[in-house]
Amino acid sequence: MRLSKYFWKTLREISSDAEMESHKLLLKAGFIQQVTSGIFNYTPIGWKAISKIKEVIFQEMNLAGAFEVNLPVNQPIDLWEKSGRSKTFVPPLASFEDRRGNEMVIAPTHEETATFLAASYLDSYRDLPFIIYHIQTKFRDETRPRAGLLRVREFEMKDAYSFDKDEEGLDDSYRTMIKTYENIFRRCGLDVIKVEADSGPIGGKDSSEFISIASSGEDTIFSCDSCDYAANSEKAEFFKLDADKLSGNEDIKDIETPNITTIKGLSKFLNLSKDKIIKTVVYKFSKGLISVSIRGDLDINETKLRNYLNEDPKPATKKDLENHGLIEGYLSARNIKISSILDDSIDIDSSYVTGSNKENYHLKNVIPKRDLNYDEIIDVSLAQKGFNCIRCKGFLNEKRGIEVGHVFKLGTGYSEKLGAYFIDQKGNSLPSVMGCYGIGVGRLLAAVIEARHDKKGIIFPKTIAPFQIYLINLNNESQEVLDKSNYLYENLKKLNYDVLFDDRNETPGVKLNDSDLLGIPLRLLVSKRTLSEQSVEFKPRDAEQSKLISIEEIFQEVDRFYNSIDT
RNA sequence: CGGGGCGUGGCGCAGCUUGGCAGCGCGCCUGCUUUGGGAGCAGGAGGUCAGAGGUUCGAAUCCUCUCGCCCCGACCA
Repeated sequence: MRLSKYFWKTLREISSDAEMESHKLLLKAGFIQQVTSGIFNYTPIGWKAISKIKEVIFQEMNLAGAFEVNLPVNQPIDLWEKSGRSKTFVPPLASFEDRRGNEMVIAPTHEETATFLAASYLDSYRDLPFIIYHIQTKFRDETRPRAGLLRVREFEMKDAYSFDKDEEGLDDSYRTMIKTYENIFRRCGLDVIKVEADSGPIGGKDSSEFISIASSGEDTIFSCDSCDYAANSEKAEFFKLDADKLSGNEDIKDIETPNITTIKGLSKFLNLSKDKIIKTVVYKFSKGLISVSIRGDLDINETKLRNYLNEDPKPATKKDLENHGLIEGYLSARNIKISSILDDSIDIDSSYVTGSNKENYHLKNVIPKRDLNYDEIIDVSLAQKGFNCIRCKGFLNEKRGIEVGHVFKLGTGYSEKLGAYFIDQKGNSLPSVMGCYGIGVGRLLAAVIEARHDKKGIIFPKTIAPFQIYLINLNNESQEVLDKSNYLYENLKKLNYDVLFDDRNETPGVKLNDSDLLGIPLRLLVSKRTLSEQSVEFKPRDAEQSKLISIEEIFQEVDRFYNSIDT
């Protein structure tokens, strides 16, 4: 491509609205233009980068034996009513009425249509297993789009759906997709770690996220320093140390604690470490109030609580508490009429300080097993860095990252609701067992740039760079430079290299800066200076120094560069 | 949805406090010069100051409402 004829300009200045490096670089390098909040135009070069990523995804998915399909953007709401997600999907579905008066949904994801397609195909166990996938535009009306391409409302997403006859089959498909994902991300030049994750509104049991580590990322993950356990903060479990707990069987006593309503304050007032105190928080949900008690040094993980309750817990208001005779700041699970959960950090045989449900008093010598009401003991605590790994007791490190892929074991929920049944060997009709696997393509591009850039610009890996070679003719007034750079351009094209030839009538500074900004892996430069030595300057984007290669050898040298396996 | 910020030629911004000719840089057009790290000189085009209403002799500037965008939080792939 001759740059003088191409639809591409870089920007000297970008809006101060952009804060993330990937966002700034995508704008500055002329890849995207914002149309409205969370919705972007892609320029030819920006879309070309997206296409390269898609190409990697297609190759790896096909290699894994998955079949490409296309599922529609516009879908009848009926399918969503069947799956039960028409009202529960968050963010809410965007919809419109067609001219027949039917309500149509602009699809935020494609479980419903994928299952619908599978249901029409699926008759027998002989039809299983299979994986179908597509790359399609999805629309999600996020409350707060942000950070350029990282959190948007309309985006390209690769979605795959696996169908198996049983759990073991699903395990195989799930493993295959994980392997495929690892290949995709590696080929895109990203280091990702796989973490255990919460499945959120998609539903299902096992779920893993693929996280590209970046300090600017919006997800917090914990990984063990001595084994391979890793999980995001919503899901992370940890080993709860209970060293030197207080034992005893003394009677409960009131302690006067005027105006002391926080664990921190109480710990200081009594000169007692926080883990000897039980913290109680009351939440409101549809069936009523629920009290959650946890060791005072820990915090409640509301995602774990939501998964247990199957709905979003909301903190109870002061009024809710008063209606049940409870007092903010002095809550306790003793003698309460509402449901009660204990976090498993609490040792029910040990002695603790708790609230008293009376103003200005706490209780000591509280032995939960003897003195507290509780219905269930579960894990509802939030991990923190330095806590001990649930598997090996090593230490958990905290990192930030960008979620680039998410895989779920869905089970039979969708296949039951949408009728994706098959007949097994014994003649029974059974729902197929599903998994689903997503990659945000635009987000992946942003994550690659976030991970691979320097002060001057992007550093693309060879696999997904929008062009392979950035060729510059540095001195436009020299006929010899023009001739030789044209010669290189034509011959590189014949060798099937995708060359961006910067033949613009611009000054050297402009051309060099644009080539660094764009970050094509290899730059070739022809100038009066290089031609005085019958050579061409050869510079990989990530190399410190350029080198001069003679014109006879330049094609071999380029082949050598592109045949090396690294990205 | 709560808190904060912003909206002025194509892009980036100043001007607004204290009302009085619509400014700057970049880009763009023409000409000459220049050519290894975002060139120089000269000339030129381009603006309903987000929108509506109000106050005033006079509003980019003050008041009211509306719309849009960004950041933090909540929520979320």
